[in-house]
Amino acid sequence: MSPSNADDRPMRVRMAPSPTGPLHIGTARTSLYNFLAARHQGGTYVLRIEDTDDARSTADFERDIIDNLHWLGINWDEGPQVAGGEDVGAHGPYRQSQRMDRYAAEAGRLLASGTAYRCWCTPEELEAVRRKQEAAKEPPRYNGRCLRLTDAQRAAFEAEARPSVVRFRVEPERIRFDDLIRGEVEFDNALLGDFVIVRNDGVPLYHFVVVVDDEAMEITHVIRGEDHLSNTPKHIALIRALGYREPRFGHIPLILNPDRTKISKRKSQTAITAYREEGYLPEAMVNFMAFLGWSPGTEEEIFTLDELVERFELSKVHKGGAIFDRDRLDHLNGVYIRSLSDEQLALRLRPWIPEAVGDADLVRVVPLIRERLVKLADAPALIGFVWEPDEVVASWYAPELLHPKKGGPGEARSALTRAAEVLGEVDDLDFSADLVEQRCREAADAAGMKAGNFFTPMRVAVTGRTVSPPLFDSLELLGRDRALARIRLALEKLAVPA
RNA sequence: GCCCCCAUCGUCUAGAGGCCUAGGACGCCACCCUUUCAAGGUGGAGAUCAGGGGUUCGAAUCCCCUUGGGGGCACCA
Repeated sequence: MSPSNADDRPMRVRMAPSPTGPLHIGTARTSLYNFLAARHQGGTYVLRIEDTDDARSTADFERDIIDNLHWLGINWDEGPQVAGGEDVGAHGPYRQSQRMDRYAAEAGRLLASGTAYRCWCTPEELEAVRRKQEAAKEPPRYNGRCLRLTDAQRAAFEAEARPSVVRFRVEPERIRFDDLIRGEVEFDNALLGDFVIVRNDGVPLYHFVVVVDDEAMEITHVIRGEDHLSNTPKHIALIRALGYREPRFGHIPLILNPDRTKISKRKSQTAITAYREEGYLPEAMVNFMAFLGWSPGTEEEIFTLDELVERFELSKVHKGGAIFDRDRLDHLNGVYIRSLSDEQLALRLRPWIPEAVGDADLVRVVPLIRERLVKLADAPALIGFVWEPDEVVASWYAPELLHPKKGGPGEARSALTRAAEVLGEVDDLDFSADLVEQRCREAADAAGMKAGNFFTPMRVAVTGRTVSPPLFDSLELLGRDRALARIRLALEKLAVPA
């Protein structure tokens, strides 16, 4: 076991997203853990964009990743701070597409030393070999054919300018390392084939560039998903061949679909931006993601980002994967929503509320929905009746919904008729929830109706729904005249046979 | 197929040999509060700690085996 020589260096960690899709929940969680580890120890946090796969990488995805990391509150010390923007930091460039010279030089070193070699096998030939190996129940790996080429054959291939890849020559040795989370892990590289590090079009591949960049960026701790655990022996072999310093590796557990497979777009929502659009708060997302594979070892579970930074310990990260549980996320989101002041919540709600609704009006509406909001996007459905035109609100419900429980159109009509009278008697300036409630209760009493049966038709008439914020607060918000108008519209709907 | 990793209520987890007749939270059920829905409060069901062997006076905690689950084996990252 080669002891790590990284421990005495100041901690430098990185996240290395690939802009081939929007910010993925798994990438976000790995980024969060790297961020927490770095901030907790006062280390440096680097963002590197892994865009060597030109065909699949886009500027839009890069923007989505950077924007959403910022949205979560995850900031980095080095790397592009803004999508498409300038790099910050002394170890750049931080986009792999801008580092091709370095990769070419390092591949050249490997080629020169004989630890890498050119391979002219075609994809078809490789595929045939793989199939044969599978049939023979052998591990699928490169058979080393091009390693055994004669000089004449090699010269012939080069003469005809046949495209070639660069393969790394894997030593048949046992590779051991001390994983930050899993402890000692051992692999047998004899089971590995010589893998490709540079494509036949000259583009260097992941396993190679990640090692080159981590050295160049002086990364001391590679914290990544468990799906990379079995890639690590390849990286260590490369690191040794290149004469690099070996960072420490830590493999965090995967986030899982409900069926316990690695979380995927197919079975779960994986795009952070989608959660953002649904109205989850970044605080809730962060708190939730942090606990998918880590806990402070106590029974506390509500933590801000700063508190997480303070408490986070890599040594307390779990080994087993964790299912992404929506119910729990929803609950946490509610906790954070309820912790916001009227003004703060109104500000968060702004993107979901029509511009025509003024800020002051929005703030006034917040107390009616705060306890009822699971996600910010739920707000319009809960409180839209306040600003929607009376006719629109009336169109939301069928006349039957005006009927009180165990009652029919008759009860609805008499309740609404009485309600209209009562409301009409209150001066518009005195139209407060308390006063209106008092009067309505008296009216229900006098009519010999149960309060609930009296209120149900009013609720539907005024809010357009059977489930709504508290009725009398809603009435106060609406004002006497609009409330009366809606009750009249309801009475009309009752009069027209369906 | 081969290699590697993992294993406490349905889910997220507490638990580093005696504090565990296994705790908390989400979800679920009931009741309270209540004009609806929430929120809140109280209580409840829910895990023979995957199974089997050891080690030990003592094991959810240490070791081994089995089983189960997952990940990886690309000219993707």
